[in-house]
Amino acid sequence: MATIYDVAKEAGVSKSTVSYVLSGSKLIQEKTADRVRKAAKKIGYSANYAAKTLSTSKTNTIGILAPKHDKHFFSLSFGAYLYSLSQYIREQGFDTLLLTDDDGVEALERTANSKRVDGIIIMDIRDDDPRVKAAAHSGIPTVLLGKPHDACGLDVVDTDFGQIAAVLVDHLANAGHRDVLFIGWPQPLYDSEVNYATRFRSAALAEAQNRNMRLHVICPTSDTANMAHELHANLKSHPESTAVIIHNDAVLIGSPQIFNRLEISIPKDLSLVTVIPDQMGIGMHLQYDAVIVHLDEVAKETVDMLIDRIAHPNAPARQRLIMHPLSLTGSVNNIQ
Amino acid sequence: MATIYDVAKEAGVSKSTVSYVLSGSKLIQEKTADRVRKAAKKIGYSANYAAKTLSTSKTNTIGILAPKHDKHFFSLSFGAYLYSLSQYIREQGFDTLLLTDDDGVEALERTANSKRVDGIIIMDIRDDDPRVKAAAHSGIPTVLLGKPHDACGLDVVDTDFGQIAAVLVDHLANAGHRDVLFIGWPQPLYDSEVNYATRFRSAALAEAQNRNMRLHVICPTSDTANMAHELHANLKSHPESTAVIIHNDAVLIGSPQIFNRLEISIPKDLSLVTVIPDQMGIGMHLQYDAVIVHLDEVAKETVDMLIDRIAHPNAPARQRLIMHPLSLTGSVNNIQ
DNA sequence: CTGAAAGCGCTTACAG
DNA sequence: CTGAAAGCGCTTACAG
Repeated sequence: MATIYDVAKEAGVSKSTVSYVLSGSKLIQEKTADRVRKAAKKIGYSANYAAKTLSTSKTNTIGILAPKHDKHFFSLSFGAYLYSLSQYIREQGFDTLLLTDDDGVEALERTANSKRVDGIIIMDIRDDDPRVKAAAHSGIPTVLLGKPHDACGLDVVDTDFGQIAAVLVDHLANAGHRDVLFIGWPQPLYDSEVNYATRFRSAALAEAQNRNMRLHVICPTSDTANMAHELHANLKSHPESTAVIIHNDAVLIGSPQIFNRLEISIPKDLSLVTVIPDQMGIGMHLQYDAVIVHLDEVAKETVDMLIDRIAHPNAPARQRLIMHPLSLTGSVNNIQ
Repeated sequence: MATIYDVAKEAGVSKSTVSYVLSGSKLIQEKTADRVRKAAKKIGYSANYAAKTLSTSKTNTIGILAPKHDKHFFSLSFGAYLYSLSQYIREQGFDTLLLTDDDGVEALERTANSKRVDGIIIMDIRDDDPRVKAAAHSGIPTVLLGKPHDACGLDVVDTDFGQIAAVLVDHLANAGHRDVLFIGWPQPLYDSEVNYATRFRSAALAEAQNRNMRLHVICPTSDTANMAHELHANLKSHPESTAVIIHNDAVLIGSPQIFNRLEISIPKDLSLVTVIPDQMGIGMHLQYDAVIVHLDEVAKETVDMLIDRIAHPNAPARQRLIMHPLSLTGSVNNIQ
């Protein structure tokens, strides 16, 4: 409602002076500045966002392109990722525009062309993701949260799921495990080439081969009631298995009960390693040897890199894969 | 990059004509209009958001004020709610500004005063929520997603958790159950007066009294590994209980395994009713008698009401509590 | 140290 | 049926 002109009138100065005082872009005599600040507060003035943006061509807004969710798979950690990102974006003085359009490419172009945001974060990158090309082509500063086959010259940040998989496999190998069950995501997630899933699985398989281990891969259905049966069946068909790697949040949450039910004691009967975002893990109090993904760190790296890219559009592209610590709580038995 | 002026030059008309054609706010001769559209497409023109907003004072953006999440309780359904809201907001031609600031009041005032959004949705309303007063005072069109003690004349939309609780209690009462365990949220959630928690619990207690039932309320810790023990202990201390009501997403997800472990068969040994958002329930394939919260419907009602409020700032305030159907899958045993 | 004025890129009465 | 011009509310070189 109140404009800069109202403040100027109230303080008995010009619009320019008000602008200079409030933005601090020019030093104004303290006496005058004080009058202006008091007037602004009295009127409850706050700069009109559109006017400021038009005049500076800085939107102070970052767009987050969310993954498309289908009815049959809803990521439990989506909210946690989004929340961390948005929190840190705000800390850096930006706002978050949440883009959930079915057609990510359309959303991206619309947003970029209308100068709606200063930069964009694309979540849940797939191996071959059309949004990557669209972003590169639009020229908008972009950070990919995930590592596609071809980044098209864009910046990449992600948890290093490949290395995590290797670390978990090594951890088991070092403890003497030779036959390991791998409980992954439902098959459709691999089919869609969501990159954290495929990368983790191939690295686990590769490292298992290196270490001369047998990895028995299971892609469970998303049917909670059947998880115990499935696991039971798989343990039965691989009775030689002494350990299990879980890369699936939903299974993980239900896992303590699954094992209880099957009267499997961790780690006495079965060793277990996993990976989980900290926010979920803390809430669940899970007591497993696990790589804990620090969401705040992922968010910070992602946003920092984007802000840097906004400031330096022509700097060389960077790629940052974040490793998180393996935290040991005793769910792996040494069987050597 | 390209402005309306570039399009005008390309099409050989004036800026006004371009604007009229593209917005459709005035009929322009088809021959001319066609030339303009072709020119716009050729140049890849898309109206500058800030300029359009400044000139129309319509932001076409809706702000969502997210609940503050602490480290110890992360709502599993937060992402699902947000996603549904954002999807429907987009369908209505708006974009979503996600506000996750620690100080909701500050975020609200900043956003409202700078004319950053056309309206605001406030999530996870508490019984006595300072954001409600702040929103009412700022005058920005607002819909509360949740029902505070005093709505301060603002619109309210929510799932009718009170009625749901009553329906679930009645369902058990009609089947002859007299002693029922109530598994709610961790105590801190009730302490913070988050309104869906308190409303559900008091309604359940009230209806139980009506129906002459005994309701044994349990607030579990958030420790997954202990859930089975806790439940076991509570069943032991209330051996007369023949049914259980679960109002806690995390417990619900793990529940099939908990019961398996305790060798409790549903509904033979214990009847069970619950309430769950559809997106989570579908993913989990939970087979319980439950009130399924249709997130899309909640999102639609919320956003429709807000858009209506934006169009009619002075219309009388409305309050809409949404009932969802009880879906029966046979988890309640008739013991009469 | 402060102010008058141009400009950001749109929309929309108004005039022709 | 189309165009010239004012205006939205800021910022910022430029002048005094």
